[in-house]
Order: sequence, then structure tokens, then C-alpha cells
Amino acid sequence: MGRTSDTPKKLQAALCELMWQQSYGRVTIDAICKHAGVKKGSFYHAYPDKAALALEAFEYFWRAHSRPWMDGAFSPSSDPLTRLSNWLAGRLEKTLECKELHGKIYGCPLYSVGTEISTLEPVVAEKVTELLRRYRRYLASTLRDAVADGLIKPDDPDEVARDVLTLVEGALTQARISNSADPLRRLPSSVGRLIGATIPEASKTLTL
Amino acid sequence: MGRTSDTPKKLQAALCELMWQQSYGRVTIDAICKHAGVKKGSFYHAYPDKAALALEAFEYFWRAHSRPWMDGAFSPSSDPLTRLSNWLAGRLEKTLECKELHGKIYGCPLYSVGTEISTLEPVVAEKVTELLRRYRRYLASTLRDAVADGLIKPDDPDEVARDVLTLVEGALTQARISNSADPLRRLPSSVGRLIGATIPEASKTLTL
DNA sequence: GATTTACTTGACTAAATGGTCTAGTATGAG
DNA sequence: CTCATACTAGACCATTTAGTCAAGTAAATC
Repeated sequence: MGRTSDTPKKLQAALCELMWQQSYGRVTIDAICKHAGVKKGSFYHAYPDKAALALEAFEYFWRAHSRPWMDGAFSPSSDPLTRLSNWLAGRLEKTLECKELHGKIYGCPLYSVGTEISTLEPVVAEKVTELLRRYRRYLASTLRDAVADGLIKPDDPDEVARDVLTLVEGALTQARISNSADPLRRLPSSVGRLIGATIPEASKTLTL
Repeated sequence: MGRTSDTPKKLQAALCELMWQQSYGRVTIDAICKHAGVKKGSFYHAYPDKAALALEAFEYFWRAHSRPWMDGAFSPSSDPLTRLSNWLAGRLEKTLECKELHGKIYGCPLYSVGTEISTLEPVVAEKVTELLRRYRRYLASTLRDAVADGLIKPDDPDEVARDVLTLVEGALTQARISNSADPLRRLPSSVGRLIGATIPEASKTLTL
């Protein structure tokens, strides 16, 4: 009974984009509504406050962007090291596209927004931590495959996966701060150093 | 002529601490003034706005905290790998102290504030980038020494220094988001993996 | 000690912002 | 078709916030 609505989805997408480009704190409720094409009354009908929306916005971000993209890049149909190459090359490419479009590098919302709200909204920070864990699984699985294929030494793959993710997220953050893609360009060789292997050159034709 | 004043210094220290614990955007001018024990008129006499103060606050942070501490940890009187060990152990120790005191891990203000303001205050972001460069110098110099001492392989020390800093800053960010010191505990072995050496156990008695 | 000038004070303004409320509207179920 | 109900609209209010200003105060220099 009653009507249905895609207002929540619109709000999630709006907050997602705005807090990624600016910051969580800088995005006002009015701005979210305006960007989503939704009136304030509808906002407060859907969510009690910004934090509640943020919680779902991160899940939306995962469902709509991260997961599909990660599933493609980390498809077991590629060699383990090629998966890593795909992943890194893809992030660089997307970053460059974005810079072309907006003149600014935004990095990864998990880290940028996560740091900002960690003292303010612990619940949202926990969600971010969970999403980071999901990312890590792709890496751990890939590294296990690499060990199985004899491509890297059998260090603890879970430990190394953590390091790789930390390094990549760190580089994305660096890229945002300095508004330069250079930290990302260095990643293949850096990650290679970390796992003790050579990450293959990215195939230019890859589209994901 | 006229009177002198330590208002700027008080404001720098206040913003430094507040934006580190919370975030740049969340800290209001009133809060800074209150925390510094300074009235608003004095604030605007000293600085045109928050960004101008932030610029000097970061320099204050460097002068008063980072530099003295880094100079101690990276003293060439220690072995290169011991310097790294000192550095990592010290950050962990400070982090744990802070958590004991405030119940929260704050990470590194360069990354946390840097990400937040990068789209808003490019000038401040540039200052952050410069400070990160200063950090990197300690690492590059240490790695060069390590190569000279035959402790690590002669990879490009500047490149590796970048990676080490990125990894450490990434771990600090992770620690802040998850409010856990675990990412920092893993650092010695992670950094060791990255540079291809074993970082020695930290000497517990070290005070810096 | 006089004087000049840098600094301090705190009340004031205007704008932005989070949040509320009531009247109205569309739509799914019977 | 109609009715119950989830949703929408947007004016409205109370606070918070950045920034101003004019009058007052302290100290460095002569």
C-alpha cells in the first residue's frame, strides 16, 4: 500500500558522489537534496540524518561500482599477476579520466571519507572497515593463487594482501592530496616489490 | 612599537590538535578560539581565515613535533635498519599512549586533513605535500645508508622511500579508521618485506 | 613618562544549516 | 473505483557560524 519511491537510491548516489569529490562534512543536506533532485521533506522521510544515509551510500557504492568492477578485474580467468595488473591499471585509467573531466583527482572515498568521519560517526567508520575487508579478499585470493602457481614465495597471503591494499590506498590518498597521478603510476613496480614478483605490463586493450 | 603577542602560536597549536582529533571542516573558528583561550577579534587580527591559520599550523606541527622527533629517530648514530625500527616503534608507542588517553587513534594529520582539504584549499594541500616530502628525505637518506652498508639491495632508494612512506601513512590511516593499532604492529615486517631486509626488534628502552 | 601602535574585547550582523510540520499527492491493494 | 498509506512539497523555525567593528588596553620606543 502507498506509493513506492527511488528517493533513497537517488540520495545514496548523490551523497556518494559529493562526499567523494568534496568531503563528508562539507556536504550539506540541502546540497544532497539538490544534487539528487529531491526535496528536504523527502530526505527526512527516508533518513533520520546524514550518517544514516552515509551508511547506505557506502553499501550502494559497493554494489553499484566497486563490486562489479572488482569482479571483472579479479576474474580467475586471468593469471594472478595479470589480475593485479588489471586492477592497478584500471584505477589509474579511471583516475586519469576523472582528472580529464573534473581537473581533480579524488582518490578513494573509503580512505578519504573514512578518516574524516572515524571520530565523528563510528558506525559509518565500521562500515568502511568492512568494505576494506571485502577489497582485501580479492587480493588474498589472488595471492594464494599466485603462490599455488609458483609465481611468488609462500609468504602468508593474508598478511601480504593487507600490505598491498594499504600501499594502494595510501597511493590513492597521496594522489588526491597532491592532485597527481604519479603515485599510481609507480604502483605496479611497488606492489611487485612487495610481493616479490614482477607485475606484468597492462594490456592497453583491457576494458572493464 | 605596539605590544607583542603569542596569539598566533596559541591558535596554531589549537587548530593543530583539534583538526587532528576531529577534522578540518568540523573545527569552527569559535572552537579554535575557545581551545586557544583567545577571543574572536584576536583571531581575525592574526589571520584572515581558517585556511591561512591552517597553513601556519602545519608548519608549527612540523617545527614543534615532527622534526624534533624525526631527528631523534633517524639519527645517523644508529644503524639504518635500527632507525626504521625506532621510527615505527615510536609511532606505535605514541599511538598507544594516545589511545590510552583519549580512547581513539587519530593517525597522521597530514593524510587525514590533507585528503579532506585537497579539493577545498589547494594551497594547504600543497603545504601538506611539502611536509610529506620532508618525511621522505629521512627515509631516502636511511635507505641510501642501508645500501652503502650492504644491508639491502641497491634498488633506487628514492623510489623505495616513497613506497615505505606510502605504506606507513596508509597504515596510520587504516589505524584511524578502524580505531585499532594492529595495522601499525604489522609495519616492521611489512616494511621489511618492501625493502628486502629484516627490521630489527625495537629496543624497549628507547625514549625519543 | 608620553606616545604610538599593535593587540584585545565582546557584542553585533547576516547567512547558512539542520531539522520540523502540515497540507497535499500518487499509487498499490482490495 | 476507492481507500489507506507511503511519499512529496516547501514554507518555517531555531541554531550555529563566519566575519565585522568600535572602543579599550598594554607594551615597545623615544
